[in-house]
Amino acid sequence: MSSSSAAPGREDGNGAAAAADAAGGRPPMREALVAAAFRLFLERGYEQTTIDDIVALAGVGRRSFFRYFPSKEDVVFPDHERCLADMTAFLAASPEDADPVARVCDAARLVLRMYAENPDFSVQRYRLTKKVPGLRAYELSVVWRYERALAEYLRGRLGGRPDGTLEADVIAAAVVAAHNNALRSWLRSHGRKDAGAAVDHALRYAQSAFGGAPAPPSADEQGDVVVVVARRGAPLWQVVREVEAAFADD
Amino acid sequence: MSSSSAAPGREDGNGAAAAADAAGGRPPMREALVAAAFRLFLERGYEQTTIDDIVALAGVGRRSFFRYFPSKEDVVFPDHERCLADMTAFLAASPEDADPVARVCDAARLVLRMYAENPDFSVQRYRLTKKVPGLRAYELSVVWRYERALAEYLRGRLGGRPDGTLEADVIAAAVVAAHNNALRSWLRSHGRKDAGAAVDHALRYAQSAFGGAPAPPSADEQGDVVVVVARRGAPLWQVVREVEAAFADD
DNA sequence: TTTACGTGTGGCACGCAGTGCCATAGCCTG
DNA sequence: CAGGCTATGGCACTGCGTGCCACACGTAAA
Repeated sequence: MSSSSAAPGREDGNGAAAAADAAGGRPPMREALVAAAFRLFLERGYEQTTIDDIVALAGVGRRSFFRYFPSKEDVVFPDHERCLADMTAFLAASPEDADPVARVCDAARLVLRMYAENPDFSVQRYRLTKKVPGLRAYELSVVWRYERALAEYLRGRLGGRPDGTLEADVIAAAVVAAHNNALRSWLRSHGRKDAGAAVDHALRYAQSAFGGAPAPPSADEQGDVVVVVARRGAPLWQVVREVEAAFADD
Repeated sequence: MSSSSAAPGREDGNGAAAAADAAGGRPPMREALVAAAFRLFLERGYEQTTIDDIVALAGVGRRSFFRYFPSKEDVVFPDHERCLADMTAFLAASPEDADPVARVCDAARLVLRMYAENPDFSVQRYRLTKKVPGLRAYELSVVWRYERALAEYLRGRLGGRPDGTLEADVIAAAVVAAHNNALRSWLRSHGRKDAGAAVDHALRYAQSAFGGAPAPPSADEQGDVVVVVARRGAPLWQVVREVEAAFADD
């Protein structure tokens, strides 16, 4: 701590912090902690930085760090909690007649949007999580919560089918994997590539694998008729593939 | 973090190996530690059990625990390191003309086999990981390493395609999700259900989504015919839903 | 046998993450 | 001004994980 004298209270250079917005606005201490943490993480490494280093640089007490972040890893992902809440709300507000797979893809795009809002921050964090095994493990648990949110929504919509929960889990995993593939590609390019286009392309692939309507199917060519004939009792996946093939060959 | 247990010796995580304490098994201490840990975890909880409790029950020094397990979590998954090595070797030994998706499904079955070798131990561990968030996070990192092994293999086989890495990531995620869905279903049934059949069914579904030839489709019930008529350009998922409905109402 | 060396083990102390408890300073309401 | 509420800081404590050293045992060499 920089408190050289025994004078209680705030005597550090920045006294403007606490006075402002106790209600409504974002607490400045949280932002200060994130800024101090990332500055130290980038200049000396994550594991070489202790909580005491962070709070000393931010000019706050050690105990306050854990009031805003339950663990050291959480300071690296300061906005995922809000994003997860947004995704849950988005899925809960889905219209009943929406295509579930397309809806889940749109929900995944919310995560991309959060990353794209702060490209520099996202790229820095990507470099950190790639190097530090502990952060990679923590990121996995974060991604897992997104995936569970998608799967729970899909279970609600596909629950009636015989293998509803299986389909829900697999589709959610595929959507998350496609999203992450495009996201990591974008992060590796230092945020230069078009993230939206890459994710759209990846999600379209995942969507196409599960019989969803990938993009706007470009409603043209009406009047055409496709007839599918199948044995009753045939494996459903074969029928689905036949349908897809019939629709694809134009 | 990455448990690089250098203990050579074939052990397979069976908790019932306490008998060979004398001089038979290669590392009796490892087995003793696993047995003591699980006994305490089950009777008083994971977080309520300290390393000192475990080593006291096992009758060894505290320092020795960390010689056999890099962290407290590792003692819960004593055999995954070997299983991951088996999977990597299995994939590396794949014939060139094998169907990559089918090969990856077979690799996933290796994990099921490991779980099925010790049903009681697996069910106990499942109950632990379901309750303790820290163990769940650790399990995610373990599963992630399996998924990466599958994805790396697929990238080698599908690398020539334009979206090879995307397809590899998505297929690996789908296969893992399908496998885990069936595995958890089996674990929830206390190991009573047929694990092999459930995993075969789940993997067949995942395989069918990616154009693989799933498996012997189990020919049955020929003769019945279903006819589906749809407008070309109609949302594909609606058509799929119609097909499913037609197959369901018998 | 003695000596030297490698190996497995126990003991000890330390750093650091995370938590509980309490004191204090500010703000709002009475 | 009194009282309550909230945010913050300051400890002290538990527990995981690590580094270092000492010791006991087996084996090979002198």
